[in-house]
Amino acid sequence: MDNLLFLLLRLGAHKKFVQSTTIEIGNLLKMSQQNASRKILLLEKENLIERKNNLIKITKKGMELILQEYLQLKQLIECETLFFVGAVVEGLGEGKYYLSLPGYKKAIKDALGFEPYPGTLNLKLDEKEHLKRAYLKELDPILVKGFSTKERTFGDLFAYPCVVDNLKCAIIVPVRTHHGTEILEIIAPSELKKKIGDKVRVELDF
Amino acid sequence: MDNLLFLLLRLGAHKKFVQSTTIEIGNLLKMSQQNASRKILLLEKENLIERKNNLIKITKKGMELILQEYLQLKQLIECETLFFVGAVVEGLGEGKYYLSLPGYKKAIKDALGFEPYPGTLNLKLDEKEHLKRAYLKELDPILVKGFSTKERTFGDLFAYPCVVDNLKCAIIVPVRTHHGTEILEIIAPSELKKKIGDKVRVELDF
DNA sequence: ATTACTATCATCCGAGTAT
DNA sequence: TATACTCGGATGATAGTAA
Repeated sequence: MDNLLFLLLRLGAHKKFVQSTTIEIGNLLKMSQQNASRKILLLEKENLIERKNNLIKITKKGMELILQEYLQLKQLIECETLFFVGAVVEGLGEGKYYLSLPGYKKAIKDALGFEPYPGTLNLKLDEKEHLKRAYLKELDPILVKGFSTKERTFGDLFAYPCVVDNLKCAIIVPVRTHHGTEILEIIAPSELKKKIGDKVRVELDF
Repeated sequence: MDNLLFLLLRLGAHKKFVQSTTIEIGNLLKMSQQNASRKILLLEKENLIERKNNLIKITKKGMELILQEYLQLKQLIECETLFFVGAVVEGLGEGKYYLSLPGYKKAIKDALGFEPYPGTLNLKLDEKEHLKRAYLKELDPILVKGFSTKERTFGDLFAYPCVVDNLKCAIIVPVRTHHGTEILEIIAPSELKKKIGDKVRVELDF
């Protein structure tokens, strides 16, 4: 938004005519008196402010402009953080196996900054949450590099940082996954299962 | 606010890297491709946005800038007082030590009008509140003068008056602090910990 | 295709000053 | 005192074009 209009708002010029000299305004906006004067004239010409013996007030049109920007910001910023709610389910121990491999351990540490507890939390999403899962694709994943041994190749993983029980964790999805499952796999810096109930809320962290 | 930064916000660049060419951005902002390119470079140089193979994302610093403006607007337009929500955490007893020193006791009494209870309330901000913290910098702090003993020097403090549990308290930040922590230290005229739960709402008072 | 450099033109800003 | 004019220099935007 225009700096001067914003300043006038802070001076309360949306509620009443305020008194301020062009020198003061110039100082507040770090510009010369002359330029402040010029900018005031410009806003006045656009009917965004009105003046009455050197008192200034923001007009209805000016407030509409401000409100318009404010409401856009509000929508963009206050939108609820994305979260999933689901129930803890028993996995097949696969997660435990993968996370015990030094290759993944190191790759996760490098990518996410924490050493994963050897065991994933498997979360079965509530019915209502299924559609939300698609939203993961909209986010930027962090790439956890895979690795190879003589026997086989372990593929790359996508990691989506999230918060569970106030712990910074991550949702893990193999890059080469074919079916969007309703089960989310979560890795954490420490054991989660014992500390939380069987209904878990996962806040996405971006 | 800067038009380009606002546009990027609308494109969702606060959540993820977004793809947009300089021609598109130029069209949206009604300026030439060349100028759009130039403005992007400027924002990048200020660390307000980051780029990765022509994808653009708003940085933490950029979001703080946006939040700062948004919170000011919110407060002015909705007349809502600014507040932080967080959880009480145990400190290291440092606060207790400092507040037991007659030098700080007197300086706080002089600056804020109350004798502090010897012990700070340490508040860990909720995840969603982290960015809000930047807003403290926008407020006018009250200066609590430091002092010296033979052994060492105790530095100045910034105090931000606030209200917790209907008590006039203050958020304390050492002037020479290097890292914006997500923990707020609060001093109060009387013991707070026992009276409140572990979720606390701190209303800024200005 | 894209980004971004250079040169030129336009707009903005500050100093001096009239009112 | 105050606001706001003119004018020269600084900053910003566009067109052409290289990479």
